[in-house]
Amino acid sequence: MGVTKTIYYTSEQNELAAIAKALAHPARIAIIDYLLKVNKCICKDIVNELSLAQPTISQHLKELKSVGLIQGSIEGTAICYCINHKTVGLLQAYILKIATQLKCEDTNCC
Amino acid sequence: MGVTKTIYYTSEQNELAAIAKALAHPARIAIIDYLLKVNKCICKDIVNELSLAQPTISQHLKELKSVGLIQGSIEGTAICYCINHKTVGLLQAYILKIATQLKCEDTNCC
DNA sequence: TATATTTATCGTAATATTGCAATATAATTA
DNA sequence: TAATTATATTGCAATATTACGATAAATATA
Repeated sequence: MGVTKTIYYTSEQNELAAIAKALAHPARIAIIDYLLKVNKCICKDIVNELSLAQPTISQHLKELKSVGLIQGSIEGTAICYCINHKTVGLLQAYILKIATQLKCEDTNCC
Repeated sequence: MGVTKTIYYTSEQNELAAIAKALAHPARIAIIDYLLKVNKCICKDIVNELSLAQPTISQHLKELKSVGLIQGSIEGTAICYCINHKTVGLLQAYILKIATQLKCEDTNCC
């Protein structure tokens, strides 16, 4: 008990849930927002921007990276992070699918 | 420790994280997928569709409802659920904002 | 009114998440 | 090579999530 039964769902459902989970924290939304603003930055910049300790930011970046929402490349002692448009596109396609398939335009459809 | 510091983020960031959190489970994605297919249904239908107990489905529906992704109305002894297009629109707008603001089209931007 | 039907709530066990201090790692610079 | 800089990892405490049996609540039906 307490364990998500991933085997019961499709791989697409599991993947989308994983991407949503990566965005399911205001700090990680704030990181995405900041990356959108500055295009690319290093971990230290985010530590300066948000009110969280360096290990906490590092952990959040790891989670965003693990689902492919961001990517990082080594630049000297630092690591440069940016948003991965491919994963954003995947998410966008799903939300668009929901929006277009919605037959009920009423606020009270049932 | 262990508590999300919501005060440090904007209300928009907190709201988006809450909507993402509601989608951060394959069972809830599966519920949305099912609702998309059948347009509207009752809790019992989802219990028959997914491999989860009734209290578990009820809990998942509660979470989707709490962020406004779905809505329910009483129909006799049952409750009819459907997707709320307003909240979907809110999410769509955010993803679209990310997609359009993305300056880096390369797979390796940094 | 008793029974059936449908959903919600409560309580609880197992597991996951969050945040950070301490520390490790890895590349650069003096 | 020693010190510096930037990030990752480890370990831990506090809290949250997930799942379900038992049960409550609310409406419909016989």
